[in-house]
Amino acid sequence: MTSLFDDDLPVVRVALPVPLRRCFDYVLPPILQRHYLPIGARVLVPYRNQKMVGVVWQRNVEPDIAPEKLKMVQELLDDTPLLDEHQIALANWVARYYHAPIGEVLTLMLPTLLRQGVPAHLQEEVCWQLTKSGRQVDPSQIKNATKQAALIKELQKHQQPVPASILRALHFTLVQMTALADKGLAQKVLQPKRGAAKVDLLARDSSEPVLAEVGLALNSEQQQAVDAVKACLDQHQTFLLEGVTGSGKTEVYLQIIAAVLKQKRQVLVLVPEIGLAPQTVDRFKHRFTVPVLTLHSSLNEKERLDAWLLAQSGKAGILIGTRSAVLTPFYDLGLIVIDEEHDASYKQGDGIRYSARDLALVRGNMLNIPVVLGSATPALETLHNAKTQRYKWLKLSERAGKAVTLPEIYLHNVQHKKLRQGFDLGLLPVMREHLESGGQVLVFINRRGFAPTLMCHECGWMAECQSCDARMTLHREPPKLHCHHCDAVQAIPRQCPKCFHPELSPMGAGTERTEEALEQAFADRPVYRVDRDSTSRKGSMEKLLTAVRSGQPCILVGTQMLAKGHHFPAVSLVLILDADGGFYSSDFRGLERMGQLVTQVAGRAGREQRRGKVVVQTLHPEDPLLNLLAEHRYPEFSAQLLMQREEGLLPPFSYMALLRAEAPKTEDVSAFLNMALNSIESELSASPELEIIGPMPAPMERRFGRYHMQLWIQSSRRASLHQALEKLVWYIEQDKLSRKVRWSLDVDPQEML
DNA sequence: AGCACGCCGACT
DNA sequence: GTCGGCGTGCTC
Repeated sequence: MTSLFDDDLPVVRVALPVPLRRCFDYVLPPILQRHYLPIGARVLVPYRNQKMVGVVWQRNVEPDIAPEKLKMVQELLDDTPLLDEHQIALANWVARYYHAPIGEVLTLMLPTLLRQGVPAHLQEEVCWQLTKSGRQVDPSQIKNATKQAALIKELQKHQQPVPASILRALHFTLVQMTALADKGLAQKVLQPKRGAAKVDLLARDSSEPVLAEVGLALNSEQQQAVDAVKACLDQHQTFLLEGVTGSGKTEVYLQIIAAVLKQKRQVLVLVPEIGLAPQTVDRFKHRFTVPVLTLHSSLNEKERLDAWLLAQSGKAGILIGTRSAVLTPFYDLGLIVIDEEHDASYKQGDGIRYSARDLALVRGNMLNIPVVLGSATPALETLHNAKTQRYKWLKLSERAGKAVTLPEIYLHNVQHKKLRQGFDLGLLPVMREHLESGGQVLVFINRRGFAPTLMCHECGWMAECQSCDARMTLHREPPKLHCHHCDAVQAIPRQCPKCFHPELSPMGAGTERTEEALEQAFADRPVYRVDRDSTSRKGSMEKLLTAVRSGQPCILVGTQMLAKGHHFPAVSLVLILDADGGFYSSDFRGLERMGQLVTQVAGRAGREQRRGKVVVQTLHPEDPLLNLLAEHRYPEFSAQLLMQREEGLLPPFSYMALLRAEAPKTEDVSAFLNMALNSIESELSASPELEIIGPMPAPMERRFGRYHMQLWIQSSRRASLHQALEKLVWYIEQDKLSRKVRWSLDVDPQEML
């Protein structure tokens, strides 16, 4: 059975960055057989008729094809594993849980440059630094070696090692540098290249204190939260840090992080969008002496590689990153913090649709370290876990520091009212009042453009997109009709294309129209618009932010972009124009999102001197849920929603997956989904808790000329859901109907679209 | 996913 | 006669 040579079978299983749900086996050439080929190291292998970089996944495997068909590993690219045991386990977990090809997981996990085979070493450079005695020397006392004295003087100006290249630029020579070394006054050190990942890299000197400045004083709730996490630093425990805006969550994070850094361990901090939180990043950098790295979408490939290597090698103390940072390897990770854990941007919307929050919890569990989830408006899933005591629930109910009372939230009834600019003109006096008394006004409207569509009042024609089941949005700057779903652009017709009536009018309002109306109403006050169209120009957002931070009375009109992360201390009035969207959403999470928006926005109003006011335009001023929000009772609001979810057996009371498919021909899509449905029919009878809904058209069935349909698969047991999905994917891959469609499987979907 | 192989329509 | 359309099959 087991041959004598089994343990030494020179065949390795390699994960390749191809979208196939399997690994490939290769023979080791004799030269490599003598080496210990580490799991997690990159190898160069022949694949088809090209070379490809892969990662050794298993050693000594029994090949699953005829041995003579095996090709040979061409080259070993790393002598130490690029991915450690934990990282490989994590990749395998992702592949299994999301039913994703291992190669695609690899693509998520490795920066492009590493996938292309570049060496996994930080670029280092020679630097010079004074020794202890060198630092004590008075250069003016040095006679007959003026150049050496000048060099000492130069080095004394810097606390960190100075790159030799800079010294050379200052006209010092290598001879002078080595002369100082010979006298024991200076020494040569290798340092990662400065500017790598845009951080100042300090050598991580174990004697150096972690804190660069003292923390703020904590109130008793904050202190309890810090103590609770500190008591669990060497075990896995998830904490929900639920704190209203301004309750000092960040300070709690900072003090917990300090404790982890003192243990010489690293910290991963996830944030929804880094561009929106530069102040937070600065606060981390100022507080600690360890290197603080950021990882986000606007880095180039080199910077990405540097950050990855700095985290992997343990040189980075703290990594602050967006969703994709959750897969970064660490040398010794001691804590994961997820700020604004409810934020939808933690869920990847294409490819492997992973949830960074869920992956962080899995990592925490694998590494036996604590995970802290912070939010003022926790996701219902998170609250459910806190309520069932799977998470420890830490609450911050007081506003820390300068105590401010919560703003008044007023539900403004707009039944039977005309809203041509998106808002009731009756609100103008309130706005004027706030502006007059020096406040700023924030207006939320979740629609870009001038108006959602253009209409002919004569015949009822509306500007529809040729390739989507959607209206085209009317824009004024620049003037055009634009489909927000497929990006199609059309000139604005002068007359109705159907009945040739010469007059067409905009229907409803978007940010541009509201901006225009407010500019007219308040000619003496600046009105700024913040949406994807107005901020796409580089630097325009920063410019706007400085204007707003100056505190001058002004009006800000914008989409949800405004709600995220920014602190506008002078804002005293907030208008939410289209909160009702949450009631009509095709998505069962619509109400939850609305509640989070209203509550988050309320936290932005009147943070400092004055009590703020929030006005919510609604057709349902009597709605009990909306009234809970108006009374700042998000906990009761979410408790109500949780009850509804329980009754409807929706997440978190059931587990869900969505099989989506799209193709130019609707018959191909339904044929594909019916095949998928048939493939798990047998599972259905074996597991009565399994429920399948569909195939049915997706919301907005036709998009970009393609038909979208979906199949819901739901179960009260995770195990049976995954068993069904495994079978489903296996069948789909066999069947050639799947070639005619683009399909994707979304485990734990967040959007129904 | 790519990329080659292969079997049917209009062109220098 | 060939160039090229995209259906289908395979990648260790």
